[in-house]
Amino acid sequence: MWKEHDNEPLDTCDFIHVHPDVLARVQSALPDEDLLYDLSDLFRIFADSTRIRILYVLFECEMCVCDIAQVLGMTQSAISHQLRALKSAKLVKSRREGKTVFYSLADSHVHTIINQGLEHISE
Amino acid sequence: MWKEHDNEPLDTCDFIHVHPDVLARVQSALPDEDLLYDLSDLFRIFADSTRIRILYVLFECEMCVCDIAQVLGMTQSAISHQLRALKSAKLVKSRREGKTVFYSLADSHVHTIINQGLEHISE
DNA sequence: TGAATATATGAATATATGTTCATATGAAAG
DNA sequence: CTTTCATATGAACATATATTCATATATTCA
Repeated sequence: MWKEHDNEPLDTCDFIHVHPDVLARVQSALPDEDLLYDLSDLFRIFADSTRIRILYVLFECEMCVCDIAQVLGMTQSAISHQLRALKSAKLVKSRREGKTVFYSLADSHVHTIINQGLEHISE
Repeated sequence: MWKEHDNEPLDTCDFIHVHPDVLARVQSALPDEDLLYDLSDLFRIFADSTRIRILYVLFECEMCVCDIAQVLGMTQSAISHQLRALKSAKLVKSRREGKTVFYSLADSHVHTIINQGLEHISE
């Protein structure tokens, strides 16, 4: 199975090794582009140690922005920005009580995802 | 519980709301800094749609670099760079056969992590 | 040995991202 | 209404990163 135009300077090899049916199966197994971007966007939220620390804090109890900032030794602004990212990814939810806003975990996938990550790096 | 020096221009609030014992519990629950960086480094690997597509391809069968490049419509170089990242994170392994290098999944955590991600975004 | 092929890699560039700083918004108290 | 406190947000800056391009390495075959 040759390339159609083997004179063009394409940065790939000349053969395809896999059988055509395997290739078809692989291509049909690929999710839509939109889903792929949603997935990578979600994992990008976990790709920052500050956000992971926030999630670990919220594993223990719901907490307001300023307490999270104090516990983690960071500014209120930095934490607020990251909480915004976590909330837009629907990983945390918020609840207002007067001037204070309390954040907590939105669902249980966070635990599973982080635990699987932990298992992987402890090998 | 006031700040020790309330005249300094710190970007946090004046009170800590949580009880001291809760605060102690939260702080002791926080993993070491090294572990946090390892975790976020791992998830950063999943934070790119090209790498996720590569993983989806390898869910189906082991494959050489140039076939992956053809299937995904990308250059050999781009795929090789990303495979390097996936391999250094121990998410894929490689096997040489002559001039060809075949890549495959290294363990099963990849499946669990991606599936949990999928579950989360499909809600 | 030398040519051909598959893969790896270093440098460069364009883009994305986390924190800081200044400031805005929102709520309670005086 | 004004002040105060907690939170949110926009702009700026420094750093990280994905792809491209050129080239190096590794293996096979003549």
